[in-house]
Parts: sequence; structure tokens; C-alpha cells
Amino acid sequence: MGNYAIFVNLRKHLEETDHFTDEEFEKIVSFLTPVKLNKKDFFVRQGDHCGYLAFVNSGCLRAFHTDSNGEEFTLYFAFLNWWTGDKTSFYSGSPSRFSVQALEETEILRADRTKWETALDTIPLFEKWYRVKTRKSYEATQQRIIDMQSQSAQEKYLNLLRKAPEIVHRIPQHYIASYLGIKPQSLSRIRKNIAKGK
Amino acid sequence: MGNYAIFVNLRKHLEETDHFTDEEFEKIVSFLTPVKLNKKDFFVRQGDHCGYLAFVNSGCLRAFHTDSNGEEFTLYFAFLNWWTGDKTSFYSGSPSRFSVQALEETEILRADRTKWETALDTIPLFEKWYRVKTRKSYEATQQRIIDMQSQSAQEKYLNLLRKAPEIVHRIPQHYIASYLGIKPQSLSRIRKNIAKGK
DNA sequence: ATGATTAGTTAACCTAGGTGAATGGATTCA
DNA sequence: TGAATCCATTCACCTAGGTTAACTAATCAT
Repeated sequence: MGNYAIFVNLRKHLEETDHFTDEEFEKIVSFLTPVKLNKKDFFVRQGDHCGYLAFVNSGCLRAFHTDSNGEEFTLYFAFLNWWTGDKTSFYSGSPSRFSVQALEETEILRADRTKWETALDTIPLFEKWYRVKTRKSYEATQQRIIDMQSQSAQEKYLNLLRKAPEIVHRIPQHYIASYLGIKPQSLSRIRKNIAKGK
Repeated sequence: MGNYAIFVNLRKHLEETDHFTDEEFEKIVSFLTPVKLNKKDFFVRQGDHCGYLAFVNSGCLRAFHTDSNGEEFTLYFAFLNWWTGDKTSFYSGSPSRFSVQALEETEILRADRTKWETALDTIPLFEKWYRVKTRKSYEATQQRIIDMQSQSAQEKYLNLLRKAPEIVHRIPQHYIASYLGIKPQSLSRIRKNIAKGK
């Protein structure tokens, strides 16, 4: 089975919620393909079919939607131990509603549709794990809607700083702005206001 | 088994995606309790444990979050054939992040946690149905984030009118405003602008 | 029926964030 | 190593939507 080191994170991640036997884990791993992405490589482009899901093993990706005016909006950043890909597209074959692009050199474990289905069908614990995972993603997305609505841009930025400093410090500011739903100039202004004690 | 009429919608709803045998369907139904809600009754209050999920059989509910300033934001309206309830709270026992309140006299089919688990565990097709359903909710929520971000209030309102006229015409305007993320006065202004040809 | 809340509208003014343009620093790439 | 981008910042001005408050039309409760 060759290089196990690159599956260490995955195992730790899976075992945060469930305990998998070595056998089960090796089976899961056999359905995944390690892939390297260079900075700016796309994992999937909006409009294309998203044929894969990906587990982030190192590096960082950005998922973003481009609207009809060409404006980008960042849905999320995917770091170590995140899963990414447009599930709607993955499952139904519809065009992906967002792009996912590497912000730096990034290593992912890639699952294609048929392998994924086989994994879910043949490893009951994995299926259970995935069900809970999907539910949690749903909950996080619902929470994001609430947060988007109930906070000013400055509050959102300060909260991001508190809850995820690694995002703020690792990622170019114009992407942070696009995550907060504002323009880079506005983020600059907000940062200036914060610097001089609001 | 008494009154089957109130389960007709549920059956049609389930069979949109999967075909259930009479046996399976009766089993599912046996895990549900019909409940009547009067106008303004709460199905769950934000902060309380959400002990149930509900299928809407008639009437209409509103799911809304109240933020720290007391401002309400409507997450969605639940009509015929919608499911509602805060799943996070339902599954983990955490406080519900939003309230769900009847906007008119409403009939729901209510599932409590243990019954629901039993249904999922003992009816594989139901489990499969539920998995797909959860995924679709997730996708819809992700789409809502995209829409919230990429449209002005006026565009959101016009789109809502196009895509869901029954919402706009059945529901008091201040709730529509809170769904769009604006104040009732602003919705009035927008409606006036639209009336005089933008 | 009648007074009392609740819903919708309008208007004058305010503010957070957008726009466009200019500047300087940092990367990238030939 | 130098031209070309790209990134972050600043500023002057603009605009969508918020705020306050007044007025009217509906609903509701007794």
C-alpha cells in the first residue's frame, strides 16, 4: 500500500468521531487518490461537472462563486482536514455552482463518484460517519447565513480574527474581503478604523 | 390506523424520489404524531431544545433567528411538504438556533428523536431517502448564501416574486422583508420604485 | 361597535459600504 | 534585473438601505 504517511491526517480526522478498524481504514484509503495541486490550480471550475470530492491533506483551497456581474464571493477556505467539492454537481452531474482553487501548493486525497458510492455502500461505519458529516456541514452553512445577516462587516472581520486567526494571517486580504462580502478597499478602511481604536 | 387522509401528502412527498411499499409507509407513519398548531404557536423557540422534526401537512411556519440586538432574520418559510426543526439541536441537544412559529393554523406530522432514529435504523429505504434529503437541504442552504450575497434587495424581491409568488402573496410583508434581510420600510420603498417602473 | 394594538406607507435625514482613481510596495516572470 | 502584474492603502464622492417619526388602514379583543 506504499506511503501511509499521507493518510495519517485522514485517519485522525475520521477517528475524531468514530473508531475505524485498520481493515476499514485501508478500504477507505483504497478508494482515494492522492493528488498534488500547484498554487492557482483549479480543483473544479464553476460551470464544469464536479467529478470528485477532496480531502485536504496540506495547503489551502478557496471555494468561490462568480456571479453574473463577474463578482467573486468566497464561500469558504478549505485547510487541513476539510472536505471540498460541489456535492450537488458531484451527485447529480449538474454544473458546479462554484470554483475551488488552490491558494498555495496543496495536497488532496481525491474521491471519484463511483469509488465514493462503493465506499459508502460497503463500509457501514463510513456511511454513518458521512451522514453525520453532511449534517454538520449543513448546520455550519445555516450558521453562516445567520452570521452573514446579523453582523456588520467590521464585526464579521473581528469574529474571523478571533475564531480563525490562521485564515486571516495566511490568506491575501482581498480574499478575506470576498469572504466577508465586501470590497478590498472597505476591508482596508475597516482595518484602519480598528487600528485607531475604532 | 384511523385517519389516512392526513398522510396522503406525506406519501406523495416521499414518493417523489423513492417508491415505498405500503408496509414501509405504514411503518414510517407509525413513528409520526399529527399535531395542530394555532396561528402564532411556536413549534420550537430559539434557545430551547428542539426535540422534534416536523413535516408540514397544511398551513405555514416561519423559521427565524433573533440576534443579540433583538433583530429577527427569517431563514425560511415552511409550507406544505416542507420539513422543519433545528437538526443541530434535535441531534445534539444543543439549544435551537432559531424559532419556528406558525403563521396561520397549521397541521404538522411530528417526529421525536428516538422514533426518528428507529425509523432510520429499521427502514433502509427511508434512511436512503433521508440522506438525499439532507444533502439537498445542504445544497439549498449553500445556494441561499450565494443568492444573499450576489443580489441587491430589489433583485432578491423580484426573484422571490418570480420563483415563489405564493410566499409573497400569502405572507405579511414585514416577514418578507425579514426574509430578504431588510427593514419593512425599505421593502415598501422598493415596492414603490418597482411600481413606478423602477 | 370601539378602542387598541399591528401592519404598511411615506418622507427627511444618516451611515456603511461601494466606486473610481491615484499611489507605493511586493511578486512574478522574461 | 527590470517590466509587468498584482496587492494593499487612501481619498473623494455616491448609493442602498437604516432610522425616526408621522400617518393611515387593518385586525383584534372585549
